[in-house]
Amino acid sequence: MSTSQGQRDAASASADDTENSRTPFYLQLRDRIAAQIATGQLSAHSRLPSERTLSEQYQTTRVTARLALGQLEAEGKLYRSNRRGWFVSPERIIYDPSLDVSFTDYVTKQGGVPRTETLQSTSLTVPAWLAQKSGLEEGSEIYHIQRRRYIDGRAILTENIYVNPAVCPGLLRFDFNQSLWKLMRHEYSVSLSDKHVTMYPTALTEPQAGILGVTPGTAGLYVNRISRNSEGVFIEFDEEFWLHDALCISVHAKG
Amino acid sequence: MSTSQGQRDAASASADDTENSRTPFYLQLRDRIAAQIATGQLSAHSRLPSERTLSEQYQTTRVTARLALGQLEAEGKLYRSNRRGWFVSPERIIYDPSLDVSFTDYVTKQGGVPRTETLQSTSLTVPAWLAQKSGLEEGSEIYHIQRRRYIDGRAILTENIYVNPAVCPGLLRFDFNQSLWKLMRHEYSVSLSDKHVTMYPTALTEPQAGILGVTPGTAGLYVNRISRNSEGVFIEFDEEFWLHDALCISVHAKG
DNA sequence: TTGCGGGCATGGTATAGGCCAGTCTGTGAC
DNA sequence: GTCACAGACTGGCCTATACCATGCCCGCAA
Repeated sequence: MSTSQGQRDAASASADDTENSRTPFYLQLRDRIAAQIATGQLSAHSRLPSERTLSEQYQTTRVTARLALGQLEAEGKLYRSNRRGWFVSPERIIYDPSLDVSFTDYVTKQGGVPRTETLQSTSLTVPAWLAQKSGLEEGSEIYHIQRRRYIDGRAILTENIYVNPAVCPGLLRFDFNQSLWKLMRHEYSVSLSDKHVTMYPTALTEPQAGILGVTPGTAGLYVNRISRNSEGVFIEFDEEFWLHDALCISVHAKG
Repeated sequence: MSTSQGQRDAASASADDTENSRTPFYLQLRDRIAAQIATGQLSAHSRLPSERTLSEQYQTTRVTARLALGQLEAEGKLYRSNRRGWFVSPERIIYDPSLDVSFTDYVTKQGGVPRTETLQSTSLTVPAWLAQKSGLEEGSEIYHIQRRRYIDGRAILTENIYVNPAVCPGLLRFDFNQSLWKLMRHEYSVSLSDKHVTMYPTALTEPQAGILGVTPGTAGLYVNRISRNSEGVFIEFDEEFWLHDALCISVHAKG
């Protein structure tokens, strides 16, 4: 490993940056891998060579190779599966939180294969933080549903849903591996008329990182939604943890 | 550096995780620093000890210390300023893209000090990608404004704005270090009635990373907005690159 | 055919250094 | 007083290496 930085720059001079040839090697490496993705040499969900192989191939160390891979992960071009390897991210799912279209419909229409898994569905008592958000009385009953959702076999989102039992009595008897909104509409004639959506980018930590099978610190998007009916009655609080590379939010506002 | 992993776990046993005491040290370190932020020992915009100091203080190496700092950065709790150090992130600015409230008003109302800097304001010809998005003819004239915006002296966003000169002739004569919407409303009586907002989390790369003075790969949020008037005439295309820890999007949808 | 077990490859975590480039501060010349 | 410069200090980038935990596959046994 006596190769100098200068030689490396020279070696990749063809596809170099416009000015300032003093680009760090890990960014050069990032660009080379990115090019392979862009040209389709590496297609969605295909696996990259191992970190050890890459670092040997590009004459560098694993640490530096991981830096480059980490960049591409941050850009949403690669993802990793715990101790299995690095993979090419598929296209982001375009998602409009203002519409009442189900996850399943979104994904299917955009060419993906969706799957939903119910991790928990229990009845519990309203904790303080939820009482504050919902207006329900602390200690009263609430339904809690925890789900995990997949696209093309990759877990990309986990959510906690808290439903007011007053508007959906006996809800827990149903199967939640489908659209909850459709269920609520058809079985309970519930219509959401007032939705407050809040979201921000952050890292996924435990327990969500574990649920999605990613390392803690993986970039994510936190989304929550408080829904009420036209009389202002609290219906549900939904809290979603997305992998950051999985979605693209698109909102059309007329007015 | 002969301290074993086990001793470290023991040392931090008081504030340890509930089960599974085999928490990696960089996560333990993350939690200790996070605790100092939560308790207010470290307040917004205050600087942390240097990486070398931290690694010595916690008996570890710079690499591991940087891992912990990187986690907190990903969570939006810390930010760094190029070669100056690590700082505590302030509260996120709550931002509703569906409202016509100016950046300045948002920030001020939430207790921050906003500042806007115009980097460029030129007239150029419509490139192909913009022609497609806007419906304007490729090669026709378009105004381009590039700005950088600060909160409390920290650059947190850079944007490219492309304005249709047909609806705002002579726009470039104005000062853009203020609200562009107010300008358009007051000087040109332009009203935006149709906005299409798209956003997704991604890493900031060059040139945006350079403009904001962060290292490439820093987590960001990409937002763009296409605005038209009530007749469907293209008014502006706005493209924003935010630091990911700077904002929290909040949308209220009634209907 | 099915189930289990062991070994190998993988990423995950960590050490111990090194050089470089930008930031800031203090000092001295003017 | 102010300006320029030197040097200390900071994070940015990189090498080289090690051990660990887990996923996976393959072979063997039931």
